[in-house]
Amino acid sequence: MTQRKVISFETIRVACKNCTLSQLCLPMGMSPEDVDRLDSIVKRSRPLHRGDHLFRSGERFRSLYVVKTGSVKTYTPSEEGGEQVLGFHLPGEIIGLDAIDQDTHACSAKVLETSAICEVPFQRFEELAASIPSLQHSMYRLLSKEIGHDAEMLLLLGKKNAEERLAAFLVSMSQRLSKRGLSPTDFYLSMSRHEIGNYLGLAVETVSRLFTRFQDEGLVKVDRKHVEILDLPTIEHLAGAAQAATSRKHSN
Amino acid sequence: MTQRKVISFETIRVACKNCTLSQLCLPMGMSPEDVDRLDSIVKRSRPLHRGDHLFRSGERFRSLYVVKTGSVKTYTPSEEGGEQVLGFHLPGEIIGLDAIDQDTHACSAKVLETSAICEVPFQRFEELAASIPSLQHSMYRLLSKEIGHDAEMLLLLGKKNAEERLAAFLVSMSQRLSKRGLSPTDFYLSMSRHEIGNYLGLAVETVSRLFTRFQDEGLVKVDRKHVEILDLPTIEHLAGAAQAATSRKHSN
DNA sequence: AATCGCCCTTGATGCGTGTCAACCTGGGTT
DNA sequence: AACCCAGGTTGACACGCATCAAGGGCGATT
Repeated sequence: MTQRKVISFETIRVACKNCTLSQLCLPMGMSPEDVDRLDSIVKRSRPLHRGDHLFRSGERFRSLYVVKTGSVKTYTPSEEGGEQVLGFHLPGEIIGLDAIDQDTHACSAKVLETSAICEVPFQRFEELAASIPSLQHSMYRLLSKEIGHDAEMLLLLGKKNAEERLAAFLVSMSQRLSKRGLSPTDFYLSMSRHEIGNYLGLAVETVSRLFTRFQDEGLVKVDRKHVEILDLPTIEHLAGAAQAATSRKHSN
Repeated sequence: MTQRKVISFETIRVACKNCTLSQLCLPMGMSPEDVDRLDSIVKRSRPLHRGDHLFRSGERFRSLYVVKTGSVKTYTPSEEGGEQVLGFHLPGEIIGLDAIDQDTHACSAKVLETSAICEVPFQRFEELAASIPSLQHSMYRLLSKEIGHDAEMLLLLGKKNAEERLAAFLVSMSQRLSKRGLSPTDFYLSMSRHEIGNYLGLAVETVSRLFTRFQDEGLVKVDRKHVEILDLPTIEHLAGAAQAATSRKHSN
């Protein structure tokens, strides 16, 4: 059983137009009337708790999900408990885009901490997008952005070493959190070391050692899930050094 | 200079409706009239040759490209000649989807062999898609499929060993070629060992050794770029074994 | 037909990181 | 307060694959 903290807020009814994430989320650059139309199809459920699933691999695809608060991980489960973590999703990020093609979820989505999630029924959304050019364009851009992000991960997994991977992970967290108005240098990781390692293609032990090393080198201060970034420029340099390092290894 | 074989076919004017790839390409499930409308915005240039670029990283995004015949590789160039190969694209596959978001190409696309390419100006395409629901849906599916494919690659690069990667590569080529009506067990690789290695996150030498080993084990017959697959089931098994193998390594 | 150069192959060696094992720590339970 | 246990850390070791180095073969050019 997970800790059901007594969070006494009821079903959260923040409309898209009042949502602080509207610049990150679907309604980018839409007129107020169109935002209302979008708002009318979005479902908002009670907050979900650690371990709850938005959907599971194999289920029929019906809706996209947008993280409003909290965090979610997506992963492809394989037989007997093994899994491949595909990503961690922060507020404003959209989940389920990969399921449109097959009309079936190929991955599962599990909530990492108490989170508020918007559900967007895809069929109604698609109809709406057809009549709102800017929404349609937003959707294309979102899908495209996801592809671009995946390409970065391909590079990370294909060419970067362990140190570069963890540095890139920290930089990514920092950037995404700061876009959401949170501190870029002081944050809590809602996922376990194991999940980080799985995501980055590293063993847990390697992740742990790297956190220790980064701390010894004065780059970060780590206390369990609490991370303070002390020297972001150096970490960014470590993360980006891959281009130079790899171009030597894998040059033509 | 590349070998400009005297291929004496002029500008190829095969309309979408006559194209053998229409089941793989954009016009999936569209009415004949709508296919004509799509056809009217598609540009078809003279065949391109090995080494030609469809676009380069940093250029303004204007069009999507569809491979009609031949093959194309996409890659992110880094300073001084190094590169990360993102993918190899066969007939019916669409290139440039990652550029929609930023409105700028983040990767370059280079033709691997004499190829015919359709160019689809994106702005006009987007307008058209807004008025043809099935085309819009096709586009969502295509973008979504790309995301799903990238997720597979993430798993490959994150969790599979060298043998599993090359096996997966061969299986992928086999499947994609057979969908296009070509032999699933006998084909030519238009890319170099170096490019395969770069794509799979392996050194050239490792790729070479694996080809030799697969041949010694009777799984394939390799002669330079010509590959004959002798034991597809075993190769598929090697490629898929990752789920079982990795779930042990990276289990929760 | 001889030469050049690129791509590929093959062998020897070393490093990075996975694996195995033990221990530590903090949070939750009884 | 003592216990338990999952998650995390640390150390020792092994192995897969990158790296370095050398040689071979085919295609292109002359």
